[in-house]
Formats: sequence, structure tokens, C-alpha cells
Amino acid sequence: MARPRQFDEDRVITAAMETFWRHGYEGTSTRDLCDATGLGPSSLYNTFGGKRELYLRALDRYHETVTAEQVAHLRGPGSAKERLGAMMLHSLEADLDPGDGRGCFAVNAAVELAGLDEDVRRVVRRGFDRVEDEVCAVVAAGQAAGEITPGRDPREVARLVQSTYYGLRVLARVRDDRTALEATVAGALAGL
Amino acid sequence: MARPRQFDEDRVITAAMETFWRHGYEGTSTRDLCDATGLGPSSLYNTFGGKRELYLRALDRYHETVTAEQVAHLRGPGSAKERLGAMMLHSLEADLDPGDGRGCFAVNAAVELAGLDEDVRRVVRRGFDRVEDEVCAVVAAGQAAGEITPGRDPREVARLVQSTYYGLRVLARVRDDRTALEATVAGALAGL
DNA sequence: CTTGTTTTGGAGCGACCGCTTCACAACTGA
DNA sequence: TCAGTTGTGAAGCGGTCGCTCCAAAACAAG
Repeated sequence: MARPRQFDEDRVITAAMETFWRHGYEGTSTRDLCDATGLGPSSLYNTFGGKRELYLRALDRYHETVTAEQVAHLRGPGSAKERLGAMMLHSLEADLDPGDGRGCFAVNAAVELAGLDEDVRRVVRRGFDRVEDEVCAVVAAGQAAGEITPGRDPREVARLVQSTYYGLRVLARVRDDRTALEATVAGALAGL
Repeated sequence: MARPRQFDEDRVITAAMETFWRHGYEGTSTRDLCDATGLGPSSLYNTFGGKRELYLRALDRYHETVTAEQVAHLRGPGSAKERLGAMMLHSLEADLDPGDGRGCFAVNAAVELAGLDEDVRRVVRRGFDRVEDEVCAVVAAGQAAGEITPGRDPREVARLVQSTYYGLRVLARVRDDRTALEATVAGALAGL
């Protein structure tokens, strides 16, 4: 019983995610957000509360979309190692795209803000935990199938895979040697 | 043949490094830098040129000090795996310190700026390359001593170790479970 | 001493920061 | 129709941004 909104909240959050993802929290101004979303500051503040709240919403959206894609690769077809490799190589493809250069938003958030903002830390951790659980399931399946060395705690192995995965994405921010990065993925899988 | 400087340039760069390290590039204002260094803005700009130049100097300083410490662990006593473990566990100790919360400055710089600033990217890459070379030497020594599975390209193994190492430092920004993180280090070494 | 050169502290530049305010537009329910 | 409610656009708030300017200060050389 009032004037309806002229924008789609989902599209606004997605646009904000793109902006924060590329430029970071401190590197994004509220004006940048208005430009990216098409909203005026009053609508933006009326709807989301403020820059920080919108950032947290954007981080949630990242998990709903991009992290979900990673999980989809883990749940996709193929053997355990093929699925782990699919996730890593898919991300690597984005990291190697010269027109991209954004890396992983969750990693970016962890590095920029997890030490300063407890809420950001919590949201990032939830996303990381989700990936860890899914990797763990793949590892357990691989062990059961005799594809991955059995005996080791699958959760420990999952954390090792995850470390290598995120570290690879950090290296890719600086290094554009596709061959070397792909070889690292192969090496990580071979060591399981 | 003029008025001498009233400050020690090295100490100023170190103070700037601490500030950038904790708060990031965008999160650090020139006033913060003046407060941390004790310099007035005119001295700071007269000496270093600007915020960005000082950041690059701070990043260099990080490599001269902290990265050098990591390398020292790699060159220290003990077997190959012990030396790799020493480097990782030493960093982990800092990452787990609740009063620290800065992570690795080089990783922070890579994530925040490597996609936006070619100079930062270059400086970070040089540091990463240095670590890679040193890890590679340790791996090769470990292979020669029969401690690490031979046959694999030591450089590829080094990059794998490095990925796990940096990924671990990212995870530690969000997770404070010492047991799990130390187990990941052990698992990484066991897989060599 | 004077002269010349560089550094220093402090005031302050224009621009932008995150955010608020408010008159008006756009709708709903009666 | 029209009162009631919510969203919108624009102006602009106080504060901070990165940085500059300049007169005074502190030296070296002659």
C-alpha cells in the first residue's frame, strides 16, 4: 500500500557484488555503487542500510552464485579427482582471463576484512566451510572407490586440497603462466 | 650542504609497512602514515613522492625482512621437510596470534592490488619467485637425500608447496583452529 | 658572518567520502 | 477522489581524502 520500488533488488545486489569484487571494500565508494546499480543514494540507503550491509549482502550473493558453481563442479560427473580438478581448473580459467582480474571474492574479503570485521569473517568462514564439506565428500568417495589413497582422514585431506586451491588463486593474481598453474593442479591431484 | 633530515628513512619505511600491512592500501590514509611515521606530510611527500610510492617501498621492505625470515627457515638446520615445516609453522604462529591479524603482506598486496597495479604485481611476483626458488632448492635437496619422492620436477613440487602455504595463510584469516591448520601442514609434507 | 640549499611544520587546497534530508512522485486502500 | 504511505531524485551535510604551498628553520660552503 505505497509506491512500489522501481528496481530489482537481486540485480542491485549482483551489481554491487561485481563492484566490490573488483575494487574491494575500501576501494569502492558509495558513488561507485550508485553508478553500478543505477540507484540514487537515498534508495540505496533506504533499502540496504549502508555500504557495509550491502557488502555483506554481496558476499552472501557470491556464495549463492559463484561458490555454488564450484560446488556444482564437485557434484558433477566424473571421478573424484576429475571433479576436484574441474573445480580448480574452472576457477583458474577465470583467474587467467586478462579482462577479469578479480580473483575469488571470498578470498579477497578474507584478506581485506576478516582481520577487522567479525561479520565478514563469519560470512567468509561459512562459505569456506561449505566448500570444505563438499570437497570432503568427494575425497571420501574417492577413497571408497580406491582412487584416492585411503586411511587418511578425508576432512584433513579436504583442508589440504582447499589450501592448495586458494593458494593457487593467490598465485594466479601475480603469475599468468598457465602451464605452471595447471601443472600445480595436476600435481596436487597426483599427490592424493 | 643543506639542512639534514631529522628522521631515519629506514624506520619510516618500516612504520609505513606496519600500517599498510594491517590496514591495506585503500584502508590507510596519508594522515595514518604521518601519525605512524611521525613525519609531516611535506616531509613524507618530499622524500617518497606519494602514498603509492611509499607503499611500493614498504612492500620491498617486507621482502627484505619478513620474506627473508621465511627464506632463513628454509636455509636453516634440519631435514628438507623439517625446513619446509619450519617456514609454514612459523608463519602460522603469527597468523594464529589474536593480537596480530595481519596475515602475509605480500598475499594481501597480491589480492588487493595485483589486479589493478602493474608495479605492485611485479614487486609481489619477485618476492613469490624468491620463495619459490628457495623452496625448490629444499625440495631438490630432499629428493637427493631420499626424503622426498624423487622423479617429480622439483620446481613443480615447489609451486605446489607454495600454493598450499599461501592458501593456508588465507584460511588462517578466517579459521582459528590451530589443530586443523597444523594438521594441514603435516599433511602437505607427508604428501611429498 | 652571509649566501645558498634543503627540510620542516602547518595551513589549507579542491575533491571526494559515507550518509542524510526533504520535497515530490507513485502507488494503495477507503 | 483523496488521505496515507513508501520510494525517488537532488542537493548537500560535516568530515576526510591525497596532496601542495610557503615561510621559517637548520644546516654547508665561502
